[in-house]
Formats: sequence, C-alpha cells, structure tokens
Amino acid sequence: MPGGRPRSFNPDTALDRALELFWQQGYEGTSLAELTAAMGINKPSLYAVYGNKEQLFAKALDRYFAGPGAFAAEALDEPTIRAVVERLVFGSIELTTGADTPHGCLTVKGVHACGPDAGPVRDDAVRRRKAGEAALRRRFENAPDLPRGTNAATLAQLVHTLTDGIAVQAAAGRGGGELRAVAELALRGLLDD
Amino acid sequence: MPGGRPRSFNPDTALDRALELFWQQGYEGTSLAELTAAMGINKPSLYAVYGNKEQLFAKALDRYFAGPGAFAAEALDEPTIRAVVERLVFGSIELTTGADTPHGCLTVKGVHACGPDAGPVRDDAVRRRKAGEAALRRRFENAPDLPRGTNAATLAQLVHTLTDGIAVQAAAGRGGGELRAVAELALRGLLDD
DNA sequence: CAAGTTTTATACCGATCGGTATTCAACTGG
DNA sequence: CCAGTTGAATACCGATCGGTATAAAACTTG
Repeated sequence: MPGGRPRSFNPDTALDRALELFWQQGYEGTSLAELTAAMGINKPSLYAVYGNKEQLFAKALDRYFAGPGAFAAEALDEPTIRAVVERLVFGSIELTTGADTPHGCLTVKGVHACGPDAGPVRDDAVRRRKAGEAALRRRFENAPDLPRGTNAATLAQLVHTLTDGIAVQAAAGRGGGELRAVAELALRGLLDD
Repeated sequence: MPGGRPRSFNPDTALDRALELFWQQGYEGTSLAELTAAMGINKPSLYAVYGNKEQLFAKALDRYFAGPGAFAAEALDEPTIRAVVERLVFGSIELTTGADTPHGCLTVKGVHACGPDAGPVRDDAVRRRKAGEAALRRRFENAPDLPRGTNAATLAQLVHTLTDGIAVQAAAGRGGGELRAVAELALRGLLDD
C-alpha cells in the first residue's frame, strides 16, 4: 500500500502551538482561525489530524499534563506529605506564573468555559480534576506522617483549593514572588503544628 | 415636555436576569440572543438602556457587588481580624455554592474571559479585584490584633487566594459542606497560633 | 383628535463562527 | 511514466455573532 503526499507539519509541535493559545485565551475565547494561524496549518488538516475543536482541546490537555503539568503527578512520589504539598503548591506557582508561558492554569480556564456549547469541554476538565484529587487523597490516606485528626480527603481538597486560587491569582496578573510568600503563609500553620 | 411610550420592563429586574446568565455562563459564553430572551426584552431596548454587551456586564458586576457580593464589603466592619477573615471565607462559600444561584464567582469568571474581544471585561474585573484586596489590606494594617510577624498585604492576598480557590471549586461542582471543612482546616493553623 | 416623543418589534447588517466539499499538489509502488 | 493514495489549499456552507436601521405602537401634551 503506497504512501501518498507526506505531511508538511509535525502534529506534536503544532499541538504545542494550540496548547499555548488555549492556555492563553481559553476554549471559548480561541477561534479556529486563530488556531490554524498559530499552528501553521489550514482547517482541513486540523480536522483530519485532531478531529474537531473539542478533541483538539482534549489533546492539548493531554499534552499539558504530560509537559508543563507533569509535576503534579510526580509530586505524589515525594517521601513526605510536606514535600508532596510543597511541590504541588510551589509547582503550581511556577506553572501559572512562568515568564515564557501564559499566566493561569489550563484546567481552571477549562472549568470556566461554561457557555452552552462548551459543556463537554467543561465536563472533561472537571473529570480530570477529580482524578488528580483522588490520587492526592490516596497518597495521603494511610501515610504514616499524616497528622492525627487531619482528614486525608479534606487535606487533598485544601491543597487543590489553594492551587486553584493560585491559578486565578496568576491569571489576574499576580507574580510568582508574591504568590510564594502567600503560599508560605498558608503552609506555615498547616504543616508546622 | 411630553412623555412618550412607557417602558414595559423594569431595568433593575431585567438586569438581575442578565446577572444570572452571566454568572452561570460567563461573558464570552453568553450571547445577546440568550440575554434578551432571559431579560424578556429585545435588542434595541437592551442597547438603549444598558449600552452594549460590555457595559451590560459592567452593570451586572455592579449589581453583583451590591447584592449577593455585599458581604465582602461588610466583612471589613467586623471587630476582629478573625471575624473579618471568617466572614469573607464562609461568605464566599455561601455565595458560590448557593442553591438558588449559579455556582462559582462572577468576577473569577470575568477574569477568565480572556479571548481577543474580552480584554476590557477582563481588565475591569481585575481592577475591581485589586480594589477589594486593597481595602482588605488596609483593614489589616495597623489592626491591633494583627499577629506580629504577619504581613498585612500577604494575609490579604492569602484570603483572596483562598476565596478564589473556593470559587473555582464551586464552579467545578464542589458543594458547600465539603468547602466549609476545607476552610476550617485552612484557617485552623492560620488564626489559631 | 392631532402633534410630538419615546419605546417596542421586526427585519436586517457585515463579520465571523465551527465545519466541509472540492480541487490540486506531492509522494509511492508498479 | 502512470495509477493510486494522501495531504494541502481554497472556496464555500448554514448558523450565529454583536449591533443597528426602520417603522409601528403607546403614551403626554395641546
């Protein structure tokens, strides 16, 4: 079976351009025209390779978690609860305030794509958030260094809430320096007692 | 000078319908057709009374802060820092998880309206957030019960970050019961030492 | 009832939305 | 060189976007 015309772009690097744009402008705020322009391809190629706008966003989310967001999964391997939490919180600050990347968090922006046509995108973002939080809760459950009287699920939800707040603050323009001071204050009483 | 045809709707109650819709679907996710349908008016009336979509959103924000979000300004009058913070945090949970109102926070959603045409809306939301946080910082500065070693600006930013996180959690479907437990855990170490 | 004024309702505007049909270019195997 | 296959480029689709021109309806004043 013969080969046909070779593809003139790299699907992964083009996906990176789409990720940047979605990360910056959100799902609803990004049009197909902007996407194809940034990716350097035209619409039929986009649809042939990625499906449609919804599926392109889902693939961008995959790449987000495999690349810039990988620290969230890696954090679970830290030896202590304190180290897990610190890596998650300070990693979120780095992720959302990076000089070379858009400010804010792609999944938080995905949750806030709440127009009538964005239902599946929002649901997908919510599903991934739940999966990540469940993994964090399991990491805390039965951990030998979980303080007595602290509920693993509640602690996981608090860490998730903190990283969400950091993402909003970053999206609203707050820099990493201030956010690190905020995080230190938040974790001081939480992990020091 | 004569009177002309009387207006057939109440601008304030119609604005409340617009507020509900923006609160639920965000700025970019809500179309003029949906707005006019929910408000029970047609487009020329909307433009005559409110200006345009951007200005309608700004007026909805005004009404948001005057109504459901009024607790944020009132909280500053609480006698102690602890009471101020608790009213802000638990008030945010009520606001964003109410049974009769959309889940999430209108200003957080406004910050995440980041498409090319939503620049002014986003900037307006950011400006209002900064003003609110500045008022909170001033409330903390020189407060007699501010713990030594705690920076007023950082504490204000942390409270703001917590309420932002709560808004994201609520928008993603978390209920008020769990969020109250999260808030208690967050404030335990922060205000008890 | 007539003149003047303001709001309402409908129809319409160009532009853009996400998505696709069609045509042409570039390659492989015979 | 030719047949077959695959991707690229353009043009196009109906629908909807935010916004407006136009004209009819409902009121106040004389």
